[in-house]
Amino acid sequence: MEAARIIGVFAQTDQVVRAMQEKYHPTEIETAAQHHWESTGAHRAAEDAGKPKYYCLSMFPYPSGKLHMGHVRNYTIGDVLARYHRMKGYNVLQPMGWDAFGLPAENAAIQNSVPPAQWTYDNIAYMKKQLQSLGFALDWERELATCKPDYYKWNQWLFLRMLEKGIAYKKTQVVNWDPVDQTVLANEQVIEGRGWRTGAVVEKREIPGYYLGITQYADELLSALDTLPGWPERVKLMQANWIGKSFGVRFAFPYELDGKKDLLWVFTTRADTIMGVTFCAVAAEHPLATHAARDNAALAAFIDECRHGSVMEADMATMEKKGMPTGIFVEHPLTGEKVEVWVGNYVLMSYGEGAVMAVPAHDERDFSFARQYGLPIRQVIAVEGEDFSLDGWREWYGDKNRGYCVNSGKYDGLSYDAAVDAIVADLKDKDLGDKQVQWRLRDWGISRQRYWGCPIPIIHCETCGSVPVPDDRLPVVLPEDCVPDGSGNPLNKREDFLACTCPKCGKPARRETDTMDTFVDSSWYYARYCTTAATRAANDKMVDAGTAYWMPVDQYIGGIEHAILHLLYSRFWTKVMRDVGLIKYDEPFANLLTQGMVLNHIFSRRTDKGGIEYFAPEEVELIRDAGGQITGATSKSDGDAVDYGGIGTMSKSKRNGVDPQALIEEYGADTARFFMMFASPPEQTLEWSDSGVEGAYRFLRRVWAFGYAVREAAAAKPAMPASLPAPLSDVRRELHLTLKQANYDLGKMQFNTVASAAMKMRNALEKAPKDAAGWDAVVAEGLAILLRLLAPITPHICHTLWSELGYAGDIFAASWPEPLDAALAQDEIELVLQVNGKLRGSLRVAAAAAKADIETAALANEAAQKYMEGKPAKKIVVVPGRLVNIVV
RNA sequence: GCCGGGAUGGCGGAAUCGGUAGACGCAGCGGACUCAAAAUCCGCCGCCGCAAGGUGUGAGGGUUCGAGUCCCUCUCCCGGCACCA
Repeated sequence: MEAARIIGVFAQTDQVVRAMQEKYHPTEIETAAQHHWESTGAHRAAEDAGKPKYYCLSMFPYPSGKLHMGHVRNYTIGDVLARYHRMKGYNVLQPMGWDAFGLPAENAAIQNSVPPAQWTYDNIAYMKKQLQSLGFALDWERELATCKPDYYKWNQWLFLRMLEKGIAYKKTQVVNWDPVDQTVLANEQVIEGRGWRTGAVVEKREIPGYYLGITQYADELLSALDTLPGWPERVKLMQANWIGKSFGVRFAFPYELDGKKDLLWVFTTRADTIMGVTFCAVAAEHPLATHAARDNAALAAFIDECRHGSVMEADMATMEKKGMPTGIFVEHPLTGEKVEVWVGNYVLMSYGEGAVMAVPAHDERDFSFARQYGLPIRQVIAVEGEDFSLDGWREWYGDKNRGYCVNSGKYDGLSYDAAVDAIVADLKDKDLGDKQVQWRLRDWGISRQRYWGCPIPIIHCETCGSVPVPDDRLPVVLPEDCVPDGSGNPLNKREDFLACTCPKCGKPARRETDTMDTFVDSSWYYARYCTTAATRAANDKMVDAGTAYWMPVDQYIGGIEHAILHLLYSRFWTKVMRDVGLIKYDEPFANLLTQGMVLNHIFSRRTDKGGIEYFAPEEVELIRDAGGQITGATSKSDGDAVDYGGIGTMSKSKRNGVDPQALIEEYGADTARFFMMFASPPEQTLEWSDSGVEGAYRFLRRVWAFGYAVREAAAAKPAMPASLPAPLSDVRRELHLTLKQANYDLGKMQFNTVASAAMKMRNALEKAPKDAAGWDAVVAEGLAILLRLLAPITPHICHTLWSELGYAGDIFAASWPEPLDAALAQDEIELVLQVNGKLRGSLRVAAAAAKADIETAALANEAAQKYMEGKPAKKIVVVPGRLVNIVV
């Protein structure tokens, strides 16, 4: 192999620099560098108490078939951080694995009649090659796939611990059931009452399933967000909203129905307005609504309508508030007054009690509802200087921080807190209510009627019921040769899987065929990577001392789409593992970086039939005006106009994706990596640009060409002279100044400006006058800085140039470059000269010049005098090292 | 509707504490090399203006010697969501 020859030749003596290739051949040097890292075990991580540890983790991929640009971006960011920290002296762990269970494998199986396991393993093999070709510094010895029994055994094991602790439990709940796919759908997957994939009318079914009591940890999950300064604020806010803690009062309206006494429970955060209740509203699914609908056809029809309505909030905010009376009356708990119960489409069965008290005067929804149906509105809160009127809603009606009770009998004059306390005391006396904290978060249903997932370790026995599988019979292994055909879970047909004996009584029994939600798999993989080789081999522990050493993750990198579910479940799982005594840390991810998405241009055209036809960017020709602005596009195949649809996320359906494989093959991994880092800061969206990729490639070619051109000067290892001629010391100073800035930017993870700093350095080096004394020393030093700065971003070219140019050792073992004071120092500095805040010139002064001397020099300056127009200076502002501003 | 984040050249994006706005790159224009093209190299490149100069960071106002950066009001764009009682 060509590449091996270059490296082989190089390893010997100084003379071989002549054998260095003149041109940049990315494929050759990348293959060689990757072989070098592989054969030297460069990326293996081992526990080392002598160094600070740095655990750098990117969210593991689903093995969908091939990498997409989002993966490339994610893993490049992680790799830059990992390699940078390694050069900074950290003991770095960067592992990789596969989130290998899930629905796409089953769909592929249905289409191609291949078992999901085989499809998944094939994809893993291909994608692993792709990851390797990108040169990521990954410790592949720690690779894991969640579909392997040695991994999911511990899902099952911890699930059993949760059962013991009462965190996991079984319950029957109404779910959205897709009769075609034979599975449960999440609310998000039900669109206008139909399954998102099949279009079948979704049924409400009561089916049993296993739930994890994440609500038991709601308080800690919320309060511990404050212990995560390294997380983006918006992610913490999204989690806080999702957990949704609210303080209020739960109380009941007594009623009698069919001769039976009962209570209608409601939750409110405005107990102070309880005297203003004029009706109650219940959700369509509420038992009272069901009861009333029994002999009320119109109400039954209305309830049916409510059930089919959207559950998405965006629709609901604009939705018309509708309702219908049930004819049922309940009793006000404090006044004994009769209060009518309505069914309201704005009341949610899933929150609180599925019923609300309605205070139209002080709740905006109740207000509009009451006005629409002519229900009474009773003001019970007043604000000084404001008039209450029924003409329309005003902001202050619902503001609990202003005002006091009126028309409320004994509570009159009380403010919010006092009124709530007094009212709760009275409710408590009657045993009809108390203060309560209400959470939006609900327990995590993990049962899926799916084949390709982790089996739930339960055995159903006719005499003993649901019996947990004993620890010593774990893992419950999923057969890997099933081929789903779309007619439900194939496990139900697998007698060899189903048949078992009851662990309690020994009689023949049946295995549970539901599998776990794949979010379970991804809730703790980061802890498993950390285990020692011994534990991985014996598989006798879930986590071990390696976990204690590496965890928590120092930097986690992934998409914002996981801001809530994956990150919340992982935090929950961590706390359970801690409470089971497996680990000591409270939070899994110390720092979180949510990378932006990769976007590209979208081109489309209306078809004759009225549909939309998308064009890949390479299929169109852009039309630009004289200034270079894009004004339109035409199809390359038929020459007709194509609509330019702006930019959007890369997606298959819009045909605007770019295949990383083609990119790597054409330009090499370093170009792909450099472009990804340079085009925008990691948290922002990244716009794809073919010419931007060209630019990245051009830059790397120039770096190589420069290295080639100065190979002899660099190899001679010249000493830096005590003093340099001005043009050279300027170049050297610029290099060190740029380095100083780049180091600062690295600390902020602002890699785009680090990449531009590398470009600036090369530009500066190119400008250095070759005939000046000390040129070789400046170039040799500068190149050593440039290569190390660039190495985390483009490791292959930097590794190769570093050794080809004869720098000592391996570049990734070299120390991180730091700017030298001697190089930064200068005798004279240039100050900006302003008159009245406007730029009027510049001023050269001695670096050590005193303020008074600077002022004198500024006043004597020709440009300054011109713009002062003979007026005396009122004031002179001197900003040391920066500017002088003369105010006249 | 609510919450969060934004708005800087033709484009992606720089500008650490309020101190030369537009770094770096892309696109564009001009030139060198070439039979030619590509590649490469050199130069120009916010807007108005021949120039001097003026003007300019979504809009309007304010604070300041000085504002992209701080304060107030507004517009638009993106992301998230729960009619949450």
